[in-house]
Amino acid sequence: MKVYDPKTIEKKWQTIWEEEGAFHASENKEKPKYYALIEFPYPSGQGLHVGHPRPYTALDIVARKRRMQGYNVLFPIGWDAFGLPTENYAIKNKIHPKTVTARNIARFKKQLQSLGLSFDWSREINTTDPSYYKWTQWIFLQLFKRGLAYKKEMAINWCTSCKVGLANEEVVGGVCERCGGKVERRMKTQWMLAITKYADRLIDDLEDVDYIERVKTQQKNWIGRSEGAEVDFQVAGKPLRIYTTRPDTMFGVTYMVMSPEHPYLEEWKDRIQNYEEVQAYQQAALSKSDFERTELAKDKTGVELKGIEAVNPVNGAKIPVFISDYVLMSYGTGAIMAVPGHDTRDWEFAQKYHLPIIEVVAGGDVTREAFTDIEKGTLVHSGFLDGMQVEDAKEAMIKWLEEHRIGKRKVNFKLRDWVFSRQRYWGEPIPVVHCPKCGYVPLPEEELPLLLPEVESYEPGPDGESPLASMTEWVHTSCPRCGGPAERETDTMPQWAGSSWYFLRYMDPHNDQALASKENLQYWSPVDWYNGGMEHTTLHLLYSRFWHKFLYDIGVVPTKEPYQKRTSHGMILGANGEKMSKSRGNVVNPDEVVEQYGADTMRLYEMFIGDFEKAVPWSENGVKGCRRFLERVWKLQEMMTPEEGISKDMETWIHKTIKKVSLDDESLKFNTAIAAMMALVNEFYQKGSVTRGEMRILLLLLGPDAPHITEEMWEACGFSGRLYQQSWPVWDEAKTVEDMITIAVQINGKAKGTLRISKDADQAAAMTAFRADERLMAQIEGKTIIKEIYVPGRIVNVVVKG
RNA sequence: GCAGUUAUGGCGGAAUUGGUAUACGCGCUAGACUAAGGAUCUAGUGUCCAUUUUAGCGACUUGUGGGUUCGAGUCCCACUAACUGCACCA
Repeated sequence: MKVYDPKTIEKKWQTIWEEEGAFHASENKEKPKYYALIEFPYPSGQGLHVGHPRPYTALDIVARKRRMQGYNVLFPIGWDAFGLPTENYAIKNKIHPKTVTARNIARFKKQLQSLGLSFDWSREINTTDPSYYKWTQWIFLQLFKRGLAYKKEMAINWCTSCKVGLANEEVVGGVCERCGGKVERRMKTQWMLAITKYADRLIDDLEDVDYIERVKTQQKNWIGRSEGAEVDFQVAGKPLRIYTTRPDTMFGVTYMVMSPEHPYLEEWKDRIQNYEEVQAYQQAALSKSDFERTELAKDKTGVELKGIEAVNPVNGAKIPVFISDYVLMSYGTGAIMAVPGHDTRDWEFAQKYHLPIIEVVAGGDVTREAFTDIEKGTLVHSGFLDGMQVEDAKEAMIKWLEEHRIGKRKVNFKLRDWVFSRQRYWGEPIPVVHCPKCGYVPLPEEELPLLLPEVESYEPGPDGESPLASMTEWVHTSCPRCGGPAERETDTMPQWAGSSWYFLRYMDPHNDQALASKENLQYWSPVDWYNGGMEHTTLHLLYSRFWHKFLYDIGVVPTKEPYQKRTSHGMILGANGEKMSKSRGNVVNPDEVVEQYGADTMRLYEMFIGDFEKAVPWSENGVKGCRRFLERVWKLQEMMTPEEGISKDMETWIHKTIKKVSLDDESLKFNTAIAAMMALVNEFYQKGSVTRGEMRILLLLLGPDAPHITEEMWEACGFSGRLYQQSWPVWDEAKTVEDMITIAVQINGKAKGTLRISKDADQAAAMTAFRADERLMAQIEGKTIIKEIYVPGRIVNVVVKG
């Protein structure tokens, strides 16, 4: 027998699979389909790190198993290649981002291929390819035509020293990450997508999909649906509209708070006696992010609007009005009614500014803290609401408000519309022209793709406009509608755009008539299993579901939801338990692991490393252990005997293992599936032999995890065909349990021994066995049995007294 | 801060979902083979205690403190710590 030499074997089988087109999804639509999807990588300059292969290997195992189960499997790969890091690298090194991207992709591709992942490389896509982004632009036009893309004034982060707009990530501790300059919020007109129009459906349709629970919860909370009321308070002769989830507490309102950006402030500037102070506060608020502003721990600040007074519509009370930065213009109406007795932030604010706190829901002590429990509590000091429970009082108040035309029921969402513009070069150009006469005019579809022009410099312009703005020739164009002079949009799309629909393109990646053909969309939709990082649970997942629902509405795609099943993997950390990063110096390069131990060992370790859903540190010794296991599997060849069947004493072992591996691979428990195979191999070693029939099963089970070594052994053992073409083994449930089993015995709930009984024994039989056991009986001598508990196949518990 | 999640040996983790806690792997200890072992094989390995007249049907143990139950790592309540996301990173 040859020694196990992964380098030779892996190269050999990767070439054979490639030549045989082993993993190409078939265009034959007779077979049942299975679509397994991983999040396509961003081809960064650092190359692959060992975190990438974790989800890829997991779904590779699923894909390989599904092929063995008779499915036509689509398991594709591509590149999410637009983005900030590439652009910043290009600026710094004066290389075209296109060149950087091509180089990074080549490297990633080589690395991924060395792992033996069964991707269908014939369907590879790239979001920066004009034949791809043509359809990203096409989708944008459809959104625009249906009024879901619109322009709005939005605050952006502005570095006062670089004079460019910054991503939130580039703002560190309130200053520019690059130059340390002061960052402030500056208003800019931005393209927005009206995702909030889909908020209800994005929540409700989660009912129909199989996402792990924490992903569903996270999505719901992010969308943040709340039911309450909008109410108009009369302030300085105008109705000031607020949103509240607690209309029942309206009798407890002792002041109001407006966002510093509220448009009324400008209108009231002659009436506000301390307008200068207000302006100073507005300036200060500009330099803070929403995140800093709403932080609960921080000291509440605010300015009272002197000369302005509000009237509480329920009781006519005159109350002061403040501005404070904890009220955001982007949520609700930008103004709130403050009920310090029953809202924590309001309570703290009231304490600081010595504002009255009125208890309107009994049950707590509002002199000590806000009482916010809505489950228990009875309304007091609240006129017609007195004596009601919170939920009833809410309804009663809404009814009252609607009758008096002061307010109305209103559902609100935390979700905000999607800011879709970037003042950047390396993104899809937005296919819209601004005409002085016709306004924003979409480019005709036949002019797509609107190519990203070559520019001299990728630096954003001095006023924060996109680098494209300096391309005067490109910018000056004619209006598609009236033919007059017009200007192109110079902002580009965010990276999210290309990744919001990529899974559709895989279904028909070379189609130039449509984003994918109807037949292919019909056959492959939806994605059966999508695995990705928890960090994409709110944004990417929500954005792509939104686009998909929109495409469904306009008849492009056949399903309401893009992904039938969504799971999530944990991060792989450095050996020191910290996040892997270049600056921490704890990055492990998969190339070195493959070079030293082989791709199969790498794959096996990635799956065996720990709980798939949890973050886990990398361990070189763990890798060695996996290599050792593969060596042991390899050496089984030396003790193989010629019987094609399974020996009698191994029957239970084999069937138990088939069952364990089959089920565990479906529920992300790859680690225990591998543990079961290790235990089986240990058993072969204990026996000192393995039959051909047993070897066959082991290779089939291990195949998806370690495809190269098993394919090689399959051939070396003289089994016919290729391993990847075989059927997945099935287990016989009856053979997974021995006839005689060992169960635990407890006395008063404490483990005291075991019993050998038949697996079908009833309680009487179990107790007979118990009484026949002298050692156990000795322990209850002189005591009275007051209860006997028997859980078949599990345990006997005898409760004694005395 | 808000939202979500997690906590089990020296380490990664397992536990049929309320039924013998620590499977499997790493590490460690001893032995075998060997010129050698950082290769391989065999045995052992939660903590404490007892047993040297012998290896136990002994006590304790799943972040902390309570509770429910014949029985709790698992369920409930209160705490603590850590991780992820927070809308222009992807």
